[in-house]
Amino acid sequence: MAQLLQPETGTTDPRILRSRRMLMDALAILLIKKEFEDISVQEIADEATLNRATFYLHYPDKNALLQAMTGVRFRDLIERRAITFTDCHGALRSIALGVCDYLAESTGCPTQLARMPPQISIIPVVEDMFKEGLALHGTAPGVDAALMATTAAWAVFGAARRWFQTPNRIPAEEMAAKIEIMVSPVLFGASQ
Amino acid sequence: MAQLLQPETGTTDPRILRSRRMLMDALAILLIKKEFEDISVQEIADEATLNRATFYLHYPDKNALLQAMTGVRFRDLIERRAITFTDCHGALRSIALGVCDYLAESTGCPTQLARMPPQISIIPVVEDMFKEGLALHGTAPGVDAALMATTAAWAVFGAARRWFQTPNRIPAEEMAAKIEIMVSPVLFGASQ
DNA sequence: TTTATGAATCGACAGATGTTTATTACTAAT
DNA sequence: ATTAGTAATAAACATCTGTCGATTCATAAA
Repeated sequence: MAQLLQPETGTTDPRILRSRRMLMDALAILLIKKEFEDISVQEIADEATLNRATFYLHYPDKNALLQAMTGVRFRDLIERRAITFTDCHGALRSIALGVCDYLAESTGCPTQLARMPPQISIIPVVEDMFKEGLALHGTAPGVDAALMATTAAWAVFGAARRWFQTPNRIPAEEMAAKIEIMVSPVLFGASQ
Repeated sequence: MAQLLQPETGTTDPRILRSRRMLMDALAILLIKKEFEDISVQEIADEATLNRATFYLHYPDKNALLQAMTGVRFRDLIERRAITFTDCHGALRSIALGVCDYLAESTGCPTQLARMPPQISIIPVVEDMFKEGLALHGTAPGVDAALMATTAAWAVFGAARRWFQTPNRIPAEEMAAKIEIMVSPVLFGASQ
């Protein structure tokens, strides 16, 4: 406990990269069959054909692994769509759509609020994207761009999560449009 | 596992209420001394002078207890301030201030995103308050009041959480004002 | 007051967690 | 090719988890 996770990057040793990739893949496979809470570290290690002690060499617990995996996969999904920041509102809608899609295809769908470390780990990723966009946009001085990015990221996630939990969902594209309308004032000001 | 938490209300048996209160108090006391993750169910039961099996009679795990405790305490804090919904913007600022204060005086301050079931459990409470306020306000037809409430609640929480994690914080009142400016368009529309 | 209900206790259980120590095996240098 | 560094393995550990069955005790009713 209280042990820090070594950064996902900064390593060239192929053994480390291989182990982490195998652990993430193993978790992804297990999540298809059963709930995250019902998966033990032993099972993950077995599925990855690694020793259990090796797991703890890389992640302090299974939550850390899940968070790392979620971050990697969401970044992949976003990068695959190659969002451009030429149009700010379009970028916001694209990101919102990405979050909706990610939640929809995300393995494991916890109804309980307490059990959502998996999904929630995409918030910092979204936050970084907003910050990057605001930097290009060139915000007025005095307004806290980082704060706006944080607030918008949480707002988008909360809205997308609600959509995801709704039984008869509207299409993700439609939801993304709604999110854009609600959240754009947070990022771009009440005007416009 | 997969066992549902019996609702916090709906019981009149004084034994049940007493046990749950003692468990919450015990957890609150232990959280002063150590991290949530380092507290075992046995310790909680000991501090509450209850048997460990009694704990599992009321909560499926310690996360559920923490969430219940958080909800109760936040509601208390808000009710103590007796927020009126006569002025919508004022109500939003008051709620934002309540969330900031709650986080600040909240026991346990997890830096890790994965470890925040404790604090996050106030989001549904805030959401309900927004919904109640919007119902009084009388929203235009076609707009989804519940969705706006959810989005705003997550936005407020995310902003307040960021403020709470900042080393040299500005006063909570000042932060609440910033939050109001950012989030009010989500609830009341971009106009105004 | 007696009684039926069910809350609380106790002991025990298999399995999981996170850590440690010692050993082996691989990698990236010289 | 040798070697220093370190990742991976293995076995063992104390502790924690969630559950169970049997028993005792408190409460609200008759």
